[in-house]
Amino acid sequence: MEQEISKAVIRRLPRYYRYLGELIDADVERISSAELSAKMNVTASQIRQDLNNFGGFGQQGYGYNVKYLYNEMAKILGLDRVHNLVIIGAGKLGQAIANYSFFEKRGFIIRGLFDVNKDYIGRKIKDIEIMSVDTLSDYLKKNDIDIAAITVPKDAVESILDILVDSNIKAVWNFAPVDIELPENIIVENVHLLDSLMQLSYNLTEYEQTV
Amino acid sequence: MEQEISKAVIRRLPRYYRYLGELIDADVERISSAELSAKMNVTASQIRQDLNNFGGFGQQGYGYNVKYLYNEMAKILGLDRVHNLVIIGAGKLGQAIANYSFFEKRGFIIRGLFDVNKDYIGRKIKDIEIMSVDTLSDYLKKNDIDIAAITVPKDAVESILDILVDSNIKAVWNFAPVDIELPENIIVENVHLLDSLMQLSYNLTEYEQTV
DNA sequence: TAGATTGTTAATCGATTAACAATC
DNA sequence: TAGATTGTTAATCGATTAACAATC
Repeated sequence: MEQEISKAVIRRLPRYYRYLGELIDADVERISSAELSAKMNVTASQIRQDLNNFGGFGQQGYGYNVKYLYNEMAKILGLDRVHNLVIIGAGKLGQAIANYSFFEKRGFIIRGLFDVNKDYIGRKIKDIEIMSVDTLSDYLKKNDIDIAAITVPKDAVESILDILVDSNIKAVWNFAPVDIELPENIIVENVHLLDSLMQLSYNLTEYEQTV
Repeated sequence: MEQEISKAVIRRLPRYYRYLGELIDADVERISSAELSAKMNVTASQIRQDLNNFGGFGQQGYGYNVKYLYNEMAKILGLDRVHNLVIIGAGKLGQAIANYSFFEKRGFIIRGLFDVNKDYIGRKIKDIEIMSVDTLSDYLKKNDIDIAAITVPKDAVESILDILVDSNIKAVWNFAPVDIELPENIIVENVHLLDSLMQLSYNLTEYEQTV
């Protein structure tokens, strides 16, 4: 369709959505790009450019209607429909994600947890059953799951990916500290916690050296 | 000192470090920017440019010594020393981080967990005591802590930040879904899980529309 | 209508890639 | 020495910011 949206823009979209949500909570009805730019610490120009990638949501002389823009952003982000998730790896991290009610509020519904550990299997986290990874392939074929969150140790990732590709998963939300290679029709989004911590460490070290 | 390193470069540093670690595990002694670029799916030119922000680590006609470069990267990232952490919020996410041995392996040592919930206080996660947030200020003043990980709900963040600023914390690793404002001498690194999931959702939606 | 603010084009700035002389 | 590959300068590409005509 129209031209490709850059990654830089996409990264900013959730942030716009978040601020718009806060404005709604604060009963703000309309906002100009200049006002929003002050709140978000970006330029008004960037806000207008970013939004105009997706359409003209504002009105000259008025600005943007907060509720309308919020809903439009939700559509752009695909939050106007339910996404079904499974979490693979029922360790502490997998459990933490399963417990985090924030995701469900935005339509990301966790349907199942999978693990190799026999002690876990059969137990429940918040009504979500922990199943054996041996049944994962079957499960994915019988249920309409969009996203697989991977919270298994590094060495277990490869075998899981084989199952996921074979089962035509649409997207992978990867928490393992590896870069995963998948056919290009499968969306991959990484959360590299150790990378994030290392960036923090870099900035800390940098800062201490300059003082 | 010398010129500012761009955020784009800093974001890539942990990835270089990760790949170099893998090369060491695979007993690779030396590597050229061209070979590394093939592995990492970036241009050789970018690798050389990135590294040369920090010094000339290679040798013409030879390439880079993997072990040497790995150690230099560790120094750049500040991984050649121990960082002491506390985690504020002993819920599932805080516990997951406390349990994740990966961080300790890289010198990020978790010294304490803090929570408001009386049921948690006194319990231990992997030898790490859960303490009352009421004692946080005192604890930070008596112990040499670099980094505070924040895994409390959104509404609890503000009051925690007050304590942290007052206690001269050096860095904050924020998991709460808010942008936090701190004096500029305090390093902030965010992990916005919901933002990450929304980006995934965007890409998923985008993809489905183009097919 | 006059004022405000968008949508959009043009200018600038920064990051990535290409090229190649230096050198191991 | 000849070949390989870096470090670095120059060229290109893309993203951000500025400016302003269109328009509510």
